[in-house]
Amino acid sequence: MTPLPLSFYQDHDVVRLAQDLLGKSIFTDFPGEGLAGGMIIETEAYRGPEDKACHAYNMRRTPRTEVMFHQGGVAYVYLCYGMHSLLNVVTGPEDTPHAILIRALHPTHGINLMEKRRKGKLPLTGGPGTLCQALGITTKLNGTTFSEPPLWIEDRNIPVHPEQIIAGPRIGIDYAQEHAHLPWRFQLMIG
DNA sequence: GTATGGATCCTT
DNA sequence: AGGATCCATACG
Repeated sequence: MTPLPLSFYQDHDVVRLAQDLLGKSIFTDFPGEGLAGGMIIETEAYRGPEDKACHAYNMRRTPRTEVMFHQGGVAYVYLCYGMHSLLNVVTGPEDTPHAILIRALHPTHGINLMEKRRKGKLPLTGGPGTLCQALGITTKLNGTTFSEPPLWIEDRNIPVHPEQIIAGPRIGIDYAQEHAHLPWRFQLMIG
């Protein structure tokens, strides 16, 4: 277990970091449950104060968005549509509320455990709510660091070439007006 | 206190 | 194409 250093998350450019997270691996390991994880293959960047799609747009600071104002390297987990936990990576220095939504993984570890959590449904780790269910991530993990169990991100030295990255508009944010079609969703094409 | 709607998923 | 399902937020 060699988590990414916290310095990785301090970059001011959340759009670049959303691409840098592609190919990295995310894991959970809860006591008595076991290791589960996979490679990040889809992300979306949410650029804090300037981004109408971001919960922290215009520096909106509420009990929910508070975690995004922390220094980068912690998890922002919130409940969407009343039933799905969604996982974000908070980035940037303190008081810069940037976050990256993790939208899909390529499963690699603990597949049996993830299938059990998913009750056999497919896809196993495709979609932001689905992957949280597979990894056992709930809002209880809001604010926890990505640098140690039960939740962490590793660089397993998977090479990622720029031509493997597809950019497109973010999903489910029609309300964000002129920011709704920014190409801040990134997918990693894998063989 | 009440109303509103959502960074989704699943089935039809 | 629509229902599930409930919290956070905004308003009065």
